[in-house]
Amino acid sequence: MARTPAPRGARAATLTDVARLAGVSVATASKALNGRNHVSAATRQRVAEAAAQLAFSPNSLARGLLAGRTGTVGLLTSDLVGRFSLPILMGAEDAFGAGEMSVFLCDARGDAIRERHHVQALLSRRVDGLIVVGSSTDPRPPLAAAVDVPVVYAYAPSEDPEDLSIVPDNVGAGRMAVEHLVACGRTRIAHISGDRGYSAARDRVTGSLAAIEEAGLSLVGDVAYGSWEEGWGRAAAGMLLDREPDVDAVLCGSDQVARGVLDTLRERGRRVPEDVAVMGFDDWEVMTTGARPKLTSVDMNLEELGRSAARALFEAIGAEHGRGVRTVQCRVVVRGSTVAEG
Amino acid sequence: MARTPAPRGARAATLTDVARLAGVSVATASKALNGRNHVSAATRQRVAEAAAQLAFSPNSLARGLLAGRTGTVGLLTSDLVGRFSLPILMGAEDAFGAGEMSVFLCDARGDAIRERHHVQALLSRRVDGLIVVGSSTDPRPPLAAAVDVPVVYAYAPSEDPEDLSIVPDNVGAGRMAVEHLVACGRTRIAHISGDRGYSAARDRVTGSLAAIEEAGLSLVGDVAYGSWEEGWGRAAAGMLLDREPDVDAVLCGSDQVARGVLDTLRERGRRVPEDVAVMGFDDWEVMTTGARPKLTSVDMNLEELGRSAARALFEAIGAEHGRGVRTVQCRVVVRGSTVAEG
DNA sequence: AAAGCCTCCGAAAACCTTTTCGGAACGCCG
DNA sequence: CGGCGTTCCGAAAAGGTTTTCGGAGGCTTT
Repeated sequence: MARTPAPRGARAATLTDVARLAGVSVATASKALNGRNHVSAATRQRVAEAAAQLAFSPNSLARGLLAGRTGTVGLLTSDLVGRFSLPILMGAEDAFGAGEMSVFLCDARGDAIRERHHVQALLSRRVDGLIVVGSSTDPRPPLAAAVDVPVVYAYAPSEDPEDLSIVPDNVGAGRMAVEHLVACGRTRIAHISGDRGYSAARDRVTGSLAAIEEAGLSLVGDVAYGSWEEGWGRAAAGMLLDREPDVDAVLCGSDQVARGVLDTLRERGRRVPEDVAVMGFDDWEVMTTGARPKLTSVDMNLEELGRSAARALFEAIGAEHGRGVRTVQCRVVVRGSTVAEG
Repeated sequence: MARTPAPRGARAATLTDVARLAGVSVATASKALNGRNHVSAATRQRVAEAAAQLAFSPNSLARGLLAGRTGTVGLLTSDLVGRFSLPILMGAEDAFGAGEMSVFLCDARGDAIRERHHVQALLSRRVDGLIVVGSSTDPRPPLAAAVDVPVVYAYAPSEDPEDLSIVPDNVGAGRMAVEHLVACGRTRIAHISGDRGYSAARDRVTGSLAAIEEAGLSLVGDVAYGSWEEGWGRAAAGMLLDREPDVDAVLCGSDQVARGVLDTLRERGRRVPEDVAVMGFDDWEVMTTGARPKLTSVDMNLEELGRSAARALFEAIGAEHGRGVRTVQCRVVVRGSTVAEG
């Protein structure tokens, strides 16, 4: 029963070795270890002991070669550096890892050539499916190569509506943010957004404007587009206070922008949340908890998005492929910047 | 020459198909595609065309089964959420991806059971090697299972000195930080560190104290240990200014702590860098560039650490295994918090 | 006692590629 | 014209596992 630790360089034990040690054929050994019928309990026991003794671990390559399925998937991301791929990747890894799937990770660095190269490599390894994670929510061209396995696009949808894409609900996020501010009793809401070039920024604006209208309010000032950085938040907040001194809530395009806005409000002597409520998007922990007061933010549930993508891919493997764009709900995480901390 | 896009569900073309189309045997087709000798130019051409027409992609499983090497490695991390695994993972992915290696990503979530399970799965897939990425620089127990492939520990060294570990040079980082401050003409340097429970914090202190002594100076006040958060930086800076008002440089245990210190300095009316220089560690982009002024920090070169780990593993595959702990140099990235911006 | 059924096990094929080795065709030299 | 070297190609084995199918033996039934 003692497992002999395989010495470095020693060939790993094969099923043949196990069968020989147990005094049976490889066929019987296979059936015994896989819980198949037509094996007596005694034999099964002997085989199990032999396998344990040899620290036998079945060769997945041989198994995959035979079965036509490898139990592997490719996770193709465009920028690992980015904050958004990571939680998605975690969720996917989580959903797969719980089962019997292993994940190949590839980073294309935003380069189409490299992406094609990686896809080729993954197909050559006979992955059962692919998840393509984008770096922004803007649609991306579908994979160039002819792929004969299911593909799910996550975060960035595919430009081809026939593909299956899973994306965060930025419009809903904008809506939920405003609804929270309204629920807090705010009526003079301004919106300092992020980089207009990103659909994430525009979609959040769309949702928030709709919710403001539905609440019978109107936006204070115009939507201020800029960048995603703290510096923009600081500058935009300064201009906002100059023009609209009676603002009582600022919705910010991202947590970083919100950090900048908080800085300026503090310097101008506005109390948060008493005088002005502030909200961000993304719920980036280091931004929200480091802020004074802690920042209320809309969490895009990216990890759940990754899990959804993994589940969708799982279903598509073997069964028929889903189509179209699906969105994942987001949620408001309330902290001290909108509701005074008890 | 036109590649027929493989329809969904269609069996991928095999070498046999290519050989049949080209009118040769599989052996010849294999040799032709792999650039082996003993194939005429005309035949090679015919085979190449047949392969292109069928969009043939050799089955890596079959190849790996035969060769005994799969061209895959396992990347085992303990917490993907953490900021430190990611750049390492990127570096490794980078170094491998350039070659013919593919990377299996596994996140053990800090759970030993899950880790063992993942190691088993990876071994069953016959990876050629493993990189184990820790979540802190504190030593970690070596892999439990008997592993017959090379293993390289990255970031967190293995407790077993016989293993090969690659870690950041935190002592050197502390030293370099102080040397930079001294070079900037600072003489009254304080150190607000991070969580004392982490060897990263203690090592940085060790290095900085040594450098201060070498410069003929002495530390202003005591080393202040606390946490890694902004709030700690704010609080500690307040106490520091109360007790040591003539301090002219604050070395901080992390960029987050430094952000907090900067906030307090600003509120107390100290100018940075004119009155007080501030430095952090880790060079976390969102922390350094969002700060006012931008934060000088020591970059631990984690991506390079990942690349080193990948290279070391690559060398260990096939050749003899290295041993012991190797460190990766860090570097100071100078920004406005220590040198006034032009 | 013969026939039939059930239980268990083993031989062999299949998956796909690479490599080795033997064989065939051809040109050249004696 | 025979022998030999060169060049090219194909048959076959190997790698490890799973599945199918046939067969052997034991037990029950008539």
